Amino acid sequence: MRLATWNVNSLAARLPRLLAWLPEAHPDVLCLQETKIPDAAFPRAELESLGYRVASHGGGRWNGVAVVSRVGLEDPVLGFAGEPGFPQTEARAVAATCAGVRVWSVYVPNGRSLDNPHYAFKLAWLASLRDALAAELRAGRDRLAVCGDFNIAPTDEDVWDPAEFAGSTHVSEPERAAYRELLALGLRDVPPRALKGRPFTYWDYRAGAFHKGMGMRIDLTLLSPALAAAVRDAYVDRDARKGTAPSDHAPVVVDLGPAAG
DNA sequence: ATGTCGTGGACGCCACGA
Repeated sequence: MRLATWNVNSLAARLPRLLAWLPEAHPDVLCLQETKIPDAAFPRAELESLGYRVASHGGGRWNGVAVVSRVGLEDPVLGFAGEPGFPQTEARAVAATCAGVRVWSVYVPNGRSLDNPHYAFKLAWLASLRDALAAELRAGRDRLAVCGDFNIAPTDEDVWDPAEFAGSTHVSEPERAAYRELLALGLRDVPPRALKGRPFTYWDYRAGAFHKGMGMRIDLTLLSPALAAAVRDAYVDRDARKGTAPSDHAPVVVDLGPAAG
């Protein structure tokens, strides 16, 4: 199974890039974030014409997530029990079962700044996500993949210059502790290969950040042990960050061997 | 290093989020 995750920063704006990328990368399952599109407007027919089924969770102009699969899509669930809002619940998580793998697409709140209420929301959301994932594992869903934009750089190696991030979100100890709490469930963060430089997944649009290597690894694929053991390869498709009208994130692609189905 | 994108409201730009 080829599993991928991509923050597309507006599915409407990125549809041409996505429709070009799908036949090229040919993922079996793709998790999307920042679709920024209501479910009623989701380009379902375009994806279905490529053989994919869709579980989308989108409300308004912000956020929005989806699971896209060409190997079956069962038991879709939008959001999760106890999910905190800001103040209303937002479209930040969707799960579905694809070829026996329980796949979650998540878009973790940004946090904005350490003194912003959105930062407290981010930490509360992550704690609630941990509880929801623990419940999935307790329910016997031991082939679990949690993919998406976590808005956390797990270590200083995951940002281009740690000094630039002093006092910022994405690198703070409470955020990293929340990330480690997810690993404490037994999930493993699959390290992607870098095709060039370090395996960053996000580069700001401004200041030529991509070409200067000023990136971060904040898009993660957290796999349960049964899936992590089957990883054959993982890489960041940085070509998708190039060219005309790219997202500011690149897709992460993970190949799982037959052991994972 | 905040220089770029995306959205929607209201219609040629602005506010906001990332």
